[in-house]
Parts: sequence; C-alpha cells; structure tokens
Amino acid sequence: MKSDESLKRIQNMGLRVTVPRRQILNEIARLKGHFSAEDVLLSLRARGKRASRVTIYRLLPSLLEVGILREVIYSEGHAHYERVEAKPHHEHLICESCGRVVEFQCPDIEDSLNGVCAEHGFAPRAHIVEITGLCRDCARSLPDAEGRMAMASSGELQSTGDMQ
Amino acid sequence: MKSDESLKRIQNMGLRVTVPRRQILNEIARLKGHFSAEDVLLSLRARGKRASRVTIYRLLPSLLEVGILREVIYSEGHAHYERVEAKPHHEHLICESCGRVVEFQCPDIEDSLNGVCAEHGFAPRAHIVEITGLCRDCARSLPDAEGRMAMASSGELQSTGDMQ
DNA sequence: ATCTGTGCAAAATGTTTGCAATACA
DNA sequence: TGTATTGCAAACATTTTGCACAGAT
Repeated sequence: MKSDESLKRIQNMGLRVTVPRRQILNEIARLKGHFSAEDVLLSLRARGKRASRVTIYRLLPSLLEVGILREVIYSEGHAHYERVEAKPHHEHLICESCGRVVEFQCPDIEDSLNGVCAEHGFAPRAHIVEITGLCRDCARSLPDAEGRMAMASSGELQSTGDMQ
Repeated sequence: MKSDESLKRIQNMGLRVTVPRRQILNEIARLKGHFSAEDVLLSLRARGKRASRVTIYRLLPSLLEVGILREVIYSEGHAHYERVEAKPHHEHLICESCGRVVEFQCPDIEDSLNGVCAEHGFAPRAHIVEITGLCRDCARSLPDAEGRMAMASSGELQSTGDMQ
C-alpha cells in the first residue's frame, strides 16, 4: 500500500496528516517483515528522519485500528507488527533455540477457529496461533533435547518427518 | 499435583529445595486459574509468607521447564501461567471489552498443528491459540463496534488484524 | 565446606502520560 | 483560530541483574 493511501485512511478516521505521521508511514511502507516500534524508530533515524519514539508508539495503535498493520509474535515480551497487505495471513513456528521464525498457512485451523467462535457467539477481531519449540536444525544439533519433545498439551504434537 | 511431587521434580533437575521454593510451590498448588508472578507474590503475602518477588521470577521459568506450569494468555503485556495438571490443555477466547476469558478445546486444531509441525520437521514444545474479539454480551451491548459482528455467526473468521 | 539460592536495590525493557510548544485544518 | 499533535522528561509496569549474605547438601 502506498503511504498516500494509508494517509487517506487515517484521515478518514479523523486524524490529522502531519509530517511525523507521513514519515512513519513511509518508513513502514518499506519494511518487509516483522518489526517493533523500536525498529521503526531506528529505521527512521537511519535515514535522518526524526519522528520521536513517542509519536510512533502513539500512531501504531491507530494503524492497527484501520487495518494497515496487524500484531504478530506474542511470545517475546514486546509488540511486533507487520503490514497487513505485505503478505497473506499466516501463523508462526518459533524456534526457542535459534530464534528462527517460520511462517505457515493452514486453512483448516482458520476453519476450526471459525467454528469455535460461532459456537460461542464470539465476534473475533484477531487470532494468534504460535507454536514454539525446536526447528529441525536445532533439534538435531542440541545433544539432549529430551524433555523438550514433551508437549505441554495433551495432544501428541510431535514431528515425525523431515522438515521442509 | 502435591507440592512434594513438584519439589521432587525440581530436585531432579539439580535445583535445591529451599524454604522460599517450598512456599512458592505450595501457593501455586492452591491457585486455580491463570495467574501472574505478581499474583503469586500477593497470594503469598496474604498468608504471611515472605518469599520475594525476585525469587518467584527466578523460579517460574524452572517450573515451566519441568512441566509444572505452562504459559497462557499472551496478549496482555505480561506473563500468565497455569498449572499443567489443573486442567486439560485448552485454548482461549479473550474479550477485549470486558476481559472475560472463555476456554475451549478443539482436537481438530491440535491435529492441524500436528500436521504443520510434521511438515516442517519442527519439534514443538508448546503452542498458543488465542482468539481476541468481543464476547456475545459485549458484541450486543456495544453499538456496532466497527462491523465486528459481521462474521460472528456467518462463520467467516478473518485474519489477524484484518477485520475491517 | 562448598556452592547454590536469597533478597535488596538498582538497572534494564518496553510502553504510557503530563504538559508546554507547535502545526494542521 | 482552535484544536489535535508533537516531543521532552518523567512515570510506569514488568522483568532481570549485581552483589553480599544465608542456607542446603
């Protein structure tokens, strides 16, 4: 999405178009993957722009609200975002050892979530599906990954085959 | 689980059994639902015990590691835990308006996650599935909350942050 | 006796808020 | 003009760390 279009969107929600906001939107428009508020700030500074950290923190929720961003990756103690239009919705496999994040899509899961919401009369706004554990490489290289293979859930959520 | 058994488990992983640890484990053993580090502290203090906040923060990760606790509820800015044996694994519907948390189980989702891990050669340790939105009551009482109800019953659960 | 665990105080994160100055509409 | 927005500094909430002392094995 061009940042012009984003500007129009935030304008439509009654927000003013300002220089810092334009800069932030521009910066976000060029970010590819996941990013934090701090990432946006550093990225801005790297190109000599000086919108402040506070302004970023204040703008991000609005960008969530108008659907320009979505929140992702909840298991790391701080907020991560990504542009909604940058890629189709997906979930994450997060390696606890090397930090690698693998994305996946799974229509079946979406369907199941669907059903659950319908059952409970729940109006969903967003969902998180994250699996944490060891990626193939780390599972191999860590000599004793015993204990880690035990699922926290009742299900037997174990890998059987080779990765990717 | 009796805290004796928990003590044995942490002993087996090379940790010493101490008074503060015994108190913390005792307190956790009587907690029913979700709780934070702070909850444990307050709960301890309420019964005149004085294990420190720091000790709690240092013990919790070990309890995760030995499978006495699991982490739950990631979308609130601080860590929440629950006893693994307290209830079977389940996922959460979280109302953004009233804060109510509804638990649900869904074998189909577990199966799907299973499949995904197998495909990627990923060794899962835990997973999070959370749906945030509006519970039935809040969806009704909030005057048209930005079209959130749109798919509540139609069965079209949309992607994260993608509801507009 | 040894070495781990404790707890205080302080630091480190990540995020939010009060307020005076500024800039948009 | 009038109000929303900015940015600084300071507050905040949660979690982590340095260090000297206490306690478990």
